[in-house]
Amino acid sequence: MERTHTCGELRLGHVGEQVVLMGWVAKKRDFGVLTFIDLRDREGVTQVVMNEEDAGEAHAKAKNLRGEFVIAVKGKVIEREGTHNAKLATGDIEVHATEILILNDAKVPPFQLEVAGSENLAAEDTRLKYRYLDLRRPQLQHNIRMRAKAVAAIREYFDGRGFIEIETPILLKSTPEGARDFIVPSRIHTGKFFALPQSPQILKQLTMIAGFDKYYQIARCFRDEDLRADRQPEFTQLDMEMSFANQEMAYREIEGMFGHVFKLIGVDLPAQWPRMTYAEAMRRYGSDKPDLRFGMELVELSGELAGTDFAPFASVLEARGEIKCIVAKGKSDYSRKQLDELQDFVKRYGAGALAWIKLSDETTSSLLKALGETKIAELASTSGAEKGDLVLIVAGRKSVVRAALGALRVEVAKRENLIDRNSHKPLIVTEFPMFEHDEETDTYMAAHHPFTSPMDEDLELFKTAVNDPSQHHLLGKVRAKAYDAVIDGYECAGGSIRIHQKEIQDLNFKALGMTKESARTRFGFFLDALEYGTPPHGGFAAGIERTCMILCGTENIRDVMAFPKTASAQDLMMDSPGDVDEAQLEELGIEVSEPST
RNA sequence: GGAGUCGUAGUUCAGUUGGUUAGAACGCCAGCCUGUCACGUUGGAGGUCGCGGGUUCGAGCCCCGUCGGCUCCGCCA
Repeated sequence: MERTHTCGELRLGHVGEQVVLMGWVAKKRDFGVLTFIDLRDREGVTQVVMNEEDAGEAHAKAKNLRGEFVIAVKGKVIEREGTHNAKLATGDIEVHATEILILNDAKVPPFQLEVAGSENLAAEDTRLKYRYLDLRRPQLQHNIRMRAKAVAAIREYFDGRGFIEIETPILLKSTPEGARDFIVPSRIHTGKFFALPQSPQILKQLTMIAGFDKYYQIARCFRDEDLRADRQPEFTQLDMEMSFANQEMAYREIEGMFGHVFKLIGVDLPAQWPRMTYAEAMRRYGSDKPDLRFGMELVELSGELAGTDFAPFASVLEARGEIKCIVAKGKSDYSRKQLDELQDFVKRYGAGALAWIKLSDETTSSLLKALGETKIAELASTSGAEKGDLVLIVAGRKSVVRAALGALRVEVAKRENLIDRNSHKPLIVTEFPMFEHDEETDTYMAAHHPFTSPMDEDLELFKTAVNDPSQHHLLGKVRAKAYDAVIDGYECAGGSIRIHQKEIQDLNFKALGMTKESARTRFGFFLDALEYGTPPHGGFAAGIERTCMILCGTENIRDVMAFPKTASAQDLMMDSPGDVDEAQLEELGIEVSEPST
């Protein structure tokens, strides 16, 4: 028996045809002499009817069917009379079975795949243990197929523009800055290790040096860091690079690629996205990946409070911190409890407190006693708040205020449903800083990665900062030719124009505190390569999962991965990571001992 | 490394102030039912209250520890 149609295919036009469907028993409704089966495959659900009168054998077999049995059904397509089901795409018809073949039976599933009329899915650990069952859910089927379409669209886009898909090795060499590496022992070279790629960064640059001009790859990447709702230890990125490129050319490819991909969900992203410098994004939104689907921008109050004798604010301003606020429109009715919750929220980001002003019938504020009515009114006015609004204020170090208010802005928007889920707002953030300052060690680290080119305008500044030890702090002011693509508050892609001159690359390693020797040990092959005619080049990498999360309207990366890991980086289905045989370890010359904290 | 939160039947949950035999719905099993599509109906089975310890006459409930899920901070060049 061969399948003739899928379970999502049959319509009124098929009425009268003999068909064979194959799939899973989603539901059985037994009326004694009459039995209904909802037969499910990846394309949909079709109702199958077994009537004892005219199909005794099939009806008798249906008696033994249980949920998730795999069956083949042969029968005739019949129009439903007066019992059309508008909820089913195939609801105009049903198949009257004449023959049923049980292809396989199934144990009772450990959880109900989907409880109708409810969002109450089984606990996620249970579903992860039986991921192959959870994946039968239509929503996950849809997400995984959307992901396949997105990847296909990306290939279509880059193939069409003359990019060459090149695979790079998974077994690489550890380069200890950046994220922790996953390492793989070498049997042939006892005591030596490969590392899995955190990204194919250097290799794609080498494809430029090798003259391929335009490269792309759907690349699996590995980072041994803690997980988040949007982060897994292994993930996939679209990795691309092109020679003779400047930032604008890279932006065009970002816009073109995402524009092509978002057509999958019927969304037309603008041909040219808005641009915003990193500095402006941080100032206005407290984030380098602002969600532009709502306003609530940060407002500076430091000027208004200069010279205040309220000690907490005075000490912040003296330490060159800042005082900023956001305005929650129409939320002057927030309760003490709600404000306490928000205060707990900002404290996670290091904020000492959350001050507030409520502009209801009368103005109240947590700062009333400290600042007085007049000052409160002035602050409210500066913030742009109107009657009925709530002003939320954070004071502290600049980095803390931005992180806290930037996150609070998103939190309030979520709580108050200010985000239009059907709109998508892309943005290109430009002019990222070249370095990040580590306050503990007083060192500078690459903000993007150590191959990122400084901006031409900041080249002299860069040289001065590196070569003159007394001017080292100026590194914090150097801007890079680095950029991110942000959609709806997610960093969907990031990239840069790279350094193609060895002297600049040497300077950069020096800026990062690397000696010539250590730079050679790690990147010697790359430094060599730079000297053999490296074209100017640049590109970006786009997160496949994050992009798919937006396409699928989910906030969890596990919803767009077939076999994800838990927050503690385990696979509950195959129970990995696991032990290996003593013999395997011995062959590799590896002994396992307790890690020293 | 840290914080929050959750853990009770196969699943989702309820469980009062610490008090008799731990409940409901769905699912499962058996029967009845010719038009259901969240079928209906009758009956039934099903529990190490995550695990370990403590307090108590008595613990699902209180305390300590521990394990696991989720989320966040740190981390993620």
